[in-house]
Amino acid sequence: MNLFDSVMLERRIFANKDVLRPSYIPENLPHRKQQIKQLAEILSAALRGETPSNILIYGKTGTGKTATVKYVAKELEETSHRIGAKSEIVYINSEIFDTQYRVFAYLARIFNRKVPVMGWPTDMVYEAFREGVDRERRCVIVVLDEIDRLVRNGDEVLYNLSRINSELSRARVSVIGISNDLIFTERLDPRVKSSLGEEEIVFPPYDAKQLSDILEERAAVAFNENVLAEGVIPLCAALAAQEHGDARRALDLLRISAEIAERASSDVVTEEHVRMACERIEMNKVAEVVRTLPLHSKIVLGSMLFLGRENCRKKFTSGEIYNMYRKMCVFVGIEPLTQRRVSDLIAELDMLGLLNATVVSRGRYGRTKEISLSVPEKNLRDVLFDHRLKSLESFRIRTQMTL
DNA sequence: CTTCCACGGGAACACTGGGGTG
DNA sequence: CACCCCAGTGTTCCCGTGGAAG
Repeated sequence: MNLFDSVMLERRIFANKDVLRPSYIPENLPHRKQQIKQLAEILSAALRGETPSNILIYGKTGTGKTATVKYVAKELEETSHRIGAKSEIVYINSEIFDTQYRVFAYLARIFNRKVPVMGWPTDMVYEAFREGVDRERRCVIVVLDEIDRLVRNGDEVLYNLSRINSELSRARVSVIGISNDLIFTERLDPRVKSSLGEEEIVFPPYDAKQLSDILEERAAVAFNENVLAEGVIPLCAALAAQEHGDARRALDLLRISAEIAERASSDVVTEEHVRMACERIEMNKVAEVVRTLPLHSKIVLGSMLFLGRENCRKKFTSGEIYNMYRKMCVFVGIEPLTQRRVSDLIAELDMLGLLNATVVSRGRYGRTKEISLSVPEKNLRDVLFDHRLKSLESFRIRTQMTL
């Protein structure tokens, strides 16, 4: 077969793969009419020269929050450009700009102020931004995506942002916060909370039927005709609906199923391919998370593996894990962390869904955490022992010899 | 009622990479 | 140039606390 024959084969299934990617923002957002309308109504104030209310948007991952906001933002900017109103939308992903300093530095840079990546006191950065926006009469809408990330180390950013209007003479700033955590406002100062949540919009999870609609729409563009077997879309929708109605998940499933079919040189995507895709996504997710784990977290996970191997048990107490962790650290010549710190690492691993930890009180024998692995062992092994931990693979034999 | 172990909040500290000032 | 200031991150230290077995 010619080198390019295999490439040409791809065309048999995909017509345009990009529309299945998470970054793609469709022109039409099924089942989000109401949210779009609500958002547009609030923001339309900007076109009338008023300051739109601050908005909080809630919804789980893959419920279309970001897509909706970006879509409405685009429309708004176009309209305001057409009628000569000055409104700008700044989109900030708080996962990347996750501190007060970084948010204001980014904002200041948008408004043509030079601010170093670090080094300045924050009030100077804030001042640079304030001065930058206030240069001209305009309405600036700051979108803070994943806003809950910002609140983890204090709510000062939000406080400063919400009171900035009182220090502006020409410009006006309003904030749209996007959160997938429904209760994150509880950590906020009441004043910030009420100012930020003047309007609230909720994005409910999609059900299987709605996910099907979304998939159908994209599939019509993404695939050539008749490449999807009958039950493929309903199955992707159903699987994703089980996971809190995550549309991104559904689209990933569909795309990867098709990629698998393609690689198997199949002309059609079948339900079997979807099942394989489902498994692969799960494995990749775990592998990716584990690979990027900090060194000590890896050792903690590793200690679970070794404990499990030596004891034929699933659950271990934090004490057992810490002891094993220490031994392993000594073995590879790394200074062990304190128990307190390791307990935080365990909590993080729990959050990531790699471990399952529950606090139990064992009466006379004190309080502890019972911890078990919550992913298959085989998904961990290959990826856990990176170059620094290679030597640990012979760890088990040594311990048995010393016992 | 005591006793025990580790949980987990909070303060303090060390360190990094960058500022501005004299 | 030396020196101190600043935000941010990761860590240690200290300690009050929960709650069932004994």
